[in-house]
Amino acid sequence: MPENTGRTPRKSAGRGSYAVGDARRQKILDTAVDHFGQWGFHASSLARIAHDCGITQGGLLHHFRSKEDLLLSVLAQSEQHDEESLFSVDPDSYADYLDTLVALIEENTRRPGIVRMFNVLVGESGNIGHPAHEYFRERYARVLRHTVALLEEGVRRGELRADTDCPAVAQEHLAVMDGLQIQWALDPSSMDMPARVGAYLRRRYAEIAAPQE
Amino acid sequence: MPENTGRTPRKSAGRGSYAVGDARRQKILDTAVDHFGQWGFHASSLARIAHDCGITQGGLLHHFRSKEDLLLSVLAQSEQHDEESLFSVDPDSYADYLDTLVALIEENTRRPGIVRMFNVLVGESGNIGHPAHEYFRERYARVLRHTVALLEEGVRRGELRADTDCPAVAQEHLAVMDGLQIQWALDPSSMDMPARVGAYLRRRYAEIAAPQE
DNA sequence: ATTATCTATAGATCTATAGATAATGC
DNA sequence: ATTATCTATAGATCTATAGATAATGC
Repeated sequence: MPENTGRTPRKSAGRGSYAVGDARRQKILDTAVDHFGQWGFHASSLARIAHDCGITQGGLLHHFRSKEDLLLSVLAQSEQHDEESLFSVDPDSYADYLDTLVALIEENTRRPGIVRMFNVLVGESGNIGHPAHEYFRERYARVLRHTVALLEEGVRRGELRADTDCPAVAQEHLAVMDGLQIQWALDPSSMDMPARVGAYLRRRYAEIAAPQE
Repeated sequence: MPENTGRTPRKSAGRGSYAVGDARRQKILDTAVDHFGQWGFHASSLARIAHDCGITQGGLLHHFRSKEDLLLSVLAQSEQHDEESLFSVDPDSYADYLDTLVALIEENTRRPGIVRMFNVLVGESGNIGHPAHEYFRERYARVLRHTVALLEEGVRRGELRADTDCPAVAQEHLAVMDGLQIQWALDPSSMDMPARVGAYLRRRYAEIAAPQE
């Protein structure tokens, strides 16, 4: 249920929002995910998104002041989702964290629209000047920092080898997940994605796990 | 030097093309790479591409009969390039092939435009109905088949372990390369991409190499 | 003579603004 | 009274076609 995220154009001292408006905003966000995933940001059309929500383009722009505002709102909401599933948990061991990652990939197989949107937007936003360029740069930096922190904790507690190259491992994890999601989006039948990710992570873990004494 | 690739709209019994036309076609293809990489297919504009080539949109459409034709021509040319660097070599060992892969990544760091274009288009083309959907499906399938074939050869000749899961290794290779290129495009300074890919491939090779006797 | 390029244009879009009308809920 | 939604519109695009003019090279 989306509370006011601070992005919707609302007078500072207003009454808030009506139930019907909240529902509509959520519907717009969900529809926008599909459109951004299909067309990318630039080629998505507010009029077509609005049409798929059963309102006019003018009606849509009441809830989001511009196309860029809509994009950033979509990303903020998905951010919140991942924040909860990934960052909030404080795993007892790095091995536990890997289970969280596999669970996320597992969940992603049930929402191909989100996966496609990220595949498209992360590619587009490689360009300086793209409205989500900074967002993705920061998101990737944040995810990497978090993974590195967990790895370093593992090293400190003796779970992982002292010579673990934590930044390299973190970048590789992320790369494998992104890369497999690209292949999966192109041809879902070509792979059991959670199994592949899980196998990779477990093997990689065995390599950096401190030797048993 | 692009010979007639069969895509340019030319009468069947024509004279061929003039030198100035061939040069222009190449200029258009190069410019299109940058535009598709920045805007994706749908949001790229023939008028803007033409402008960057110093001709009008009408002039561009003399060389490529439609926007989709231009996209497929760009992809066909890049295909030809990769074909030569990857598929033509018949390595003596799987280890040698890995050097070829690292060399390709190394080359890609010198052509960020191409990398961005692939990042964007492969994301977009996850959608059925995208003009390059079939192209990328087939390209990925072909690359994977080729890698699997080389792996299986390695197994047969005793270079690699008999229990190697060749399709899984191939998909993982491709995923790591795609995923790192995404991170690199977002922030080139964050990583020495060829080194990362090389380190991954060498480590992975050690895992599947047949034990020395 | 053929290829290369231009101009002009039809017909569809696109975003964002302005102002009117309808629905909601204090 | 406030929020939600609509209609109308300005001003910029977009692709592809048609037909004219200019450059190339047998």
